[in-house]
Amino acid sequence: MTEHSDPLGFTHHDHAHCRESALQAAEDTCAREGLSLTKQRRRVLELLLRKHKAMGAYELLDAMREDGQPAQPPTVYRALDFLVSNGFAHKIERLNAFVACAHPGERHKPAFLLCSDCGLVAEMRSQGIGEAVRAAAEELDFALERMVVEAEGLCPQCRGARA
Amino acid sequence: MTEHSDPLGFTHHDHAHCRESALQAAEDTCAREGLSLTKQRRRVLELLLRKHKAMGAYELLDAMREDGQPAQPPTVYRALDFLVSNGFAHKIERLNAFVACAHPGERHKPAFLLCSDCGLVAEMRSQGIGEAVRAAAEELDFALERMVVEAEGLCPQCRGARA
DNA sequence: CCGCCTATTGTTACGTTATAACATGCTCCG
DNA sequence: CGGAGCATGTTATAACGTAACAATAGGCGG
Ligand SMILES: [Zn+2]
Ligand SMILES: [Zn+2]
Ligand SMILES: [Zn+2]
Ligand SMILES: [Zn+2]
Repeated sequence: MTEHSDPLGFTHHDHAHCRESALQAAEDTCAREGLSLTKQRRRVLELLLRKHKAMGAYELLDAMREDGQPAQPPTVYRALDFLVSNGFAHKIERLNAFVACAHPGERHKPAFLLCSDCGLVAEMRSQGIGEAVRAAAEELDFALERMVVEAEGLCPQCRGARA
Repeated sequence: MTEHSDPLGFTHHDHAHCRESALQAAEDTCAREGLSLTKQRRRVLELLLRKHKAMGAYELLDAMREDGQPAQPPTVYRALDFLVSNGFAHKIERLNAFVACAHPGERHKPAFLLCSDCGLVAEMRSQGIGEAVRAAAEELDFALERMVVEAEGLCPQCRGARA
């Protein structure tokens, strides 16, 4: 098992389990840290967990309307703020969209692979990338606080299927 | 001279020269490749070159209005498309804003350091980061096409000045 | 010089993403 | 009960980005 393994997104896996354990991890973390995974926050997280794809805020709003409980933009943005600040979801800057965290509970500086064909998002646990960024920052005496790493291209599936 | 040196942005330097040589590089590249650095494109590039900061499209529009030649959003977005596709400027996804390329002419996958205090942007020539991303992608059989690397934190100046 | 072609710019209108500001409700605890 | 603090509802608007079509400019063959 290498450092980049299990990116959860491009590979086949038991997604029902994936979803459940992510929700459970969120519950646990909230319990442990005195946070509240309220109805709206949980709802948004569940929507994000349906697929390993990024969803825009308005796409989430559409989904919420469709399941009979419409909401307004501030509601979903507030839920997203909560989820992102507590590490249950991440924003994909390149897409102005959000994805459920694939490694909830773990402390991590995430790096993503975005398939430009099918839209799948894989969240890597790449020590190597984090290290490289940290090293570069250090060399320039820059106090690193956050990093955005988003690689775009074709996932193995789509790469194979290209004409 | 290390691989990360000369990030041009946090360090003191002859910025007038910096600006002139970037413009010159753009002229040269355009001449060589049969592109036209038209008035609007050049104008936007000059505005971006004023500082090593990212400017939003509407900030550019304001600046264009202020110097007496107002423009509409499509004008500035078209100029930005040209500059970005030809490597004279880059989009900073995290900020929804644009910055002049600090290494025009060179082929590069840029990585940025963004100071969250003063707003300066440094464009690194980090082979290391690019390599790490490439390696991670390869390991997952992902066909890398483009990468976004944006590190946020405090530049040396602001880091020193913190209370 | 003329007419034509292409690239660029102008103009209007609109779509998408995100937030400000304030009202309301909810829950815990004294 | 009553207030404090957090979460949510509601309205309006800001900020970012693009579609579609009209007008213009500049090169080139005739
Ligand atoms: Zn899954
Ligand atoms: Zn994560
Ligand atoms: Zn400079
Ligand atoms: Zn550059």
